[in-house]
Amino acid sequence: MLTLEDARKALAKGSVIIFAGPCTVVYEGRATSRLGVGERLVLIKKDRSILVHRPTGHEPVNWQPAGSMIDFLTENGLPVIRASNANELLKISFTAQPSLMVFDLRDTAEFEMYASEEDMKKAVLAKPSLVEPGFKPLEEERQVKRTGRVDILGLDALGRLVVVELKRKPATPEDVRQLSAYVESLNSEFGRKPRAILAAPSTTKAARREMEKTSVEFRCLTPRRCMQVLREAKGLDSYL
Amino acid sequence: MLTLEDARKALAKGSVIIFAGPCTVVYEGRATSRLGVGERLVLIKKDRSILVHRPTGHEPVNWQPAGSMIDFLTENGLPVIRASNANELLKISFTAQPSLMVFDLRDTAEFEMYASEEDMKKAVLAKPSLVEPGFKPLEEERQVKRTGRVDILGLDALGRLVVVELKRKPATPEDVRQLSAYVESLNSEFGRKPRAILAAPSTTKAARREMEKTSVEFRCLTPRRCMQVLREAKGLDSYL
DNA sequence: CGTGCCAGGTGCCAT
DNA sequence: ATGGCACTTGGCACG
Repeated sequence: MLTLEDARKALAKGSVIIFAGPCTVVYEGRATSRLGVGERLVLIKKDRSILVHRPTGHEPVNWQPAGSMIDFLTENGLPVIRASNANELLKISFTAQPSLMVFDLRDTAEFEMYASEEDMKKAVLAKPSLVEPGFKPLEEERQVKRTGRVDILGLDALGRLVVVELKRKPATPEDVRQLSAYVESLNSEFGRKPRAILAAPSTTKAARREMEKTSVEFRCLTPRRCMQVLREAKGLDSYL
Repeated sequence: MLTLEDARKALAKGSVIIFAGPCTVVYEGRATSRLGVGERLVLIKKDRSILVHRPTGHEPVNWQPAGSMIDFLTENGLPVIRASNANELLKISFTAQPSLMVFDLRDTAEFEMYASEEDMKKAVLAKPSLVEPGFKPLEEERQVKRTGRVDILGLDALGRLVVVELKRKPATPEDVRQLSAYVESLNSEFGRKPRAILAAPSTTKAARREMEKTSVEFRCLTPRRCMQVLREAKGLDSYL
């Protein structure tokens, strides 16, 4: 039978700990939450992040991010876990003796993710016609305005300034507003309105309405298509 | 030693399963990800949600939401877990025999969360002067416009229409733009511009600039203060 | 460190 | 199903 002292040692040693048992959970911080008695899993990782998982739902019901202070206490003969940082406190009180498991996990692998918005940008820079025929990106690095950044700034076939905003998901009214704000910002800077192109796999209806009001143009562009382009470009690179 | 057959039975019975061991992970779906060999915990819950946890970081490195199809396979004598739905596939391939744990968790407790934006709204409806003296909410239910919803619509002391937007976090330029869009929408509907009040604990500098341009007003209102008001109102209720 | 913004965001509730 | 939005959002990159 592992004890709280074992848990302390395991955490100090850099192991991952799991408690399994019935508990109540209280959180006070950015918000406040209460959870009555139920059987849960409590994961404590080597970076002192902590997760409370119920038997359903792929998200933890409560948590504390890495770097928390973790205290293992005993109240009325039962274990209590306090995970706190400057502004937040998570308190897990077991209502019966939980089981305790300790794991020594070694994991140094790189995590690689593809088809992000960043990948869409790379694809457009590799093949600007994805935006429209004759499109020429101006700056490879993101252009910074008074506030926020423009995904891609370029010139169209007629030499007009074009602001391109990329989205990997269906474009929302918020996306349109964001782009319009850039247009206004560039307008007051250069005294001329740039064209604005929102490149995304699709738009919501409301976004479409917002686009008509603000003369933002839509260009259908999917992350999938961008990945194809990147693969082709890469294939070419490795051939050269 | 528990086997994959035990895992299948446990899942069918509604237990929660944890695999611990070295594995590689591949995800294909909305994006694509690769993770090389490393030791991880794999949680499979009774709703067939699945989580892959590395020894650090409070978020899972890969996952699949509830309702996935979970297959336990054997490749080269080692366990493979496939979790798939209509458009997504998660494949976890162990590179050595993992340990397998099974938990029967009973958890029917209600989870209660306070200090949400919804609570701020309740507080304002209970005590409209939180917005400003003389403020009178018009609609308790959220008002639906052409698109989206207004948090609170009301009249000020002089009988002018007021749109109130509540935020539990420092207000951003996007919040201001969202509110301005409502103002425009209401303007074209009623032919007169309503006042717009953004009630939040604070604003970012850029939001402040955006507010000056669009005549959106700021009102300092914290979730904390709202919770106080709700407690007082509740106290009064229970007294009556 | 504040500010802004992407994310396989997730989840909740509306039409 | 789709849409619109809050979330203890988390995370990163950049000023």
